[in-house]
Amino acid sequence: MSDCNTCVVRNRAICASLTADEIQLLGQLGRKQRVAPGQSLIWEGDESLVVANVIDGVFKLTVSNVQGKEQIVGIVFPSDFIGRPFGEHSPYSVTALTEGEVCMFTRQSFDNFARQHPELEHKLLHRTLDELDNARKWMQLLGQMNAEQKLANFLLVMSNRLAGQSCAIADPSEGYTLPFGRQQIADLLGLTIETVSRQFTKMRGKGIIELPNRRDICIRDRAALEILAA
Amino acid sequence: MSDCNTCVVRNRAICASLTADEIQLLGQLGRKQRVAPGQSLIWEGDESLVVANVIDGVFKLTVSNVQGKEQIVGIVFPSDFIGRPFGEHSPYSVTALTEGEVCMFTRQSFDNFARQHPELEHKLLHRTLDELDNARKWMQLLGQMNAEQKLANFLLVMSNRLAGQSCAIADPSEGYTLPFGRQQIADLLGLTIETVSRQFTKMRGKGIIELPNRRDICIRDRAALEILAA
DNA sequence: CGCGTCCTTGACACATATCAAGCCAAGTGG
DNA sequence: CCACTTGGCTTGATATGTGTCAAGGACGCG
Repeated sequence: MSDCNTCVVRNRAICASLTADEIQLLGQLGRKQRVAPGQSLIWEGDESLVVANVIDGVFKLTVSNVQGKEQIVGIVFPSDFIGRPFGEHSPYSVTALTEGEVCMFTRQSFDNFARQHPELEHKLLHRTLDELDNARKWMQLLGQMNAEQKLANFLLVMSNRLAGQSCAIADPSEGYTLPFGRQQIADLLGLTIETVSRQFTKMRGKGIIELPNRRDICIRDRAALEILAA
Repeated sequence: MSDCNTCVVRNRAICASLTADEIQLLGQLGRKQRVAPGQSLIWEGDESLVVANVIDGVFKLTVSNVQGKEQIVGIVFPSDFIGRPFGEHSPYSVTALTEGEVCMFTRQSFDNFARQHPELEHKLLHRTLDELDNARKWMQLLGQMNAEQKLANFLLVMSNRLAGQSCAIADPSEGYTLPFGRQQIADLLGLTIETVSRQFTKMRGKGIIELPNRRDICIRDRAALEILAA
C-alpha cells in the first residue's frame, strides 16, 4: 500500500480525479517501487500484467523488429501513466532510462477499480487522447522530415519537458540534461547513431547549441533552432 | 435525429455500449450526413466542433507541414469514431476518400452525453487505446523500414481491413480495391509517389501481386509478401 | 477524338546508411 | 599517480536507397 497523501504526483497523475476516500482505496491496491536505469517493467508481446503511475524518472516505450533494431515509440515522464489497461498483451516494452520510482498496480485490480470509478476512466481517456495526438505528431516527424529537422524538433520537445535543469555553461533556462544516449536518440528519430552525431556537430558548428558533455544540451539560439525544425 | 435501430453499425460502433433508451437519446443529438470523396469534415488546427461515427466509407486523417507536404496519420473505416472529443482543437484533418455516410454530433453535445454515460466513455477509451497501439506500430514502420517493407506491410494491413472484396482476376479472397491513389499511399508510408510505383512494379515482376487496374490489388503469394514485410 | 489526370519509367543527385578507425572521459588496478 | 581498459561518441570514406526532375504512357471522360 502506498501513502498517496504525500505523493509528489498526487495532483498531476490520473489520481487527481479521485476523492480522498477513493484514493485511499486505490492506494491499497498499489505499491511503490524503485527502479534502476535499464530495468524493464513490461516486455513487448508479453501478457499485460501490471500498470503504473510514474512518480519519478524517465522511461521509454519500445518495439523491436526481428533483427533486434529498436524503435522508441514513446517517452514517459513523472505523473504519466504506464502500461496497457483493458488489453491482454502489451504491444511495447517499458524500460527505465534513469533512476526512478513508480506506483504499480496489477492490471486486473486497476481495471476493476477503473470500471467502478468513471472519473478515473475519464481522466485516463483524456490522457490517452493526448498521447494519441502526440504519437501522430511524431509520425509526421518520422515520415517526412530530414535528419536536421528531426533533431531540431527533438531538442525543442525535450526542452519543453526538461527545461530549467542545470546546464554547465549558458543561460540555465535554455539548458537541460538528456536522459538519452546517442543510440537512443537515433532509435527515437529513426536514424543511425552516426547521423545523429554528425547533426549535433553541425549545429554546434553553427553556434545554435552547445554540448558541454555527452548528456547536456544548451540551446544558444532558439530562434535558429525553430527555423531548422520547420 | 437518426434512426439508430436500422443503423448498419449499431452493434459495432461505440453505440453498442448503450441500452435502447440511451441510444434513443443519443440519436436525437446526431444527424446522418452523406459525404463525397475529397470532402473534409474537420480541418487541422481548427476548433474541434464536431465528432462522428462512420457508417460507411473510408476516411483519412492528415497533418501537413508548412510546405504543404501531407502525412496521413490514420485511416478510418465504417464503425470507427472520428474527431477529437474533450479537446479545443483538432490536430489533424479528416477527409473522405470514398463516398460515405457519417452520424455527426456537435462535440459539445457528445462530450456532455459521454460524461453522463460511463459505458460509452469506457468503449471510447477502449478504442482510443487500440488506436494508440496502431499508431505506435505505424511509427515502427515509418522509423525503420525500407520502401519494400513499408509497401508489403501496407498491402497486408489493407488486406485485413478490405478482404473479400472484388478482385478482377484471381482468388477473390486475396483481392481488394484500394481506397487510395498512389500519392496517398506515398503520404501514408512516408515515401514519394515514384518510389511507391517502382515497388509495385517490382512486386508484380516477382509474381507476388497482380495489378489489374489502378486501384485493385490481388495478392498471388501471401507468404512471399509476409517475408518482404518482416 | 482529344484532353486531363494519374501512373510509370528513366537518368541523375543527394542524404543517409554502412563500414572502419580513432578519440575522449571515466573507471580500474598496479 | 600513471598505464590500461572500456564504452560511448566522433569523424572519415564509401555505398546505396530514395528523392528529384523530366518524359512518356495509360486510362477515363467530355
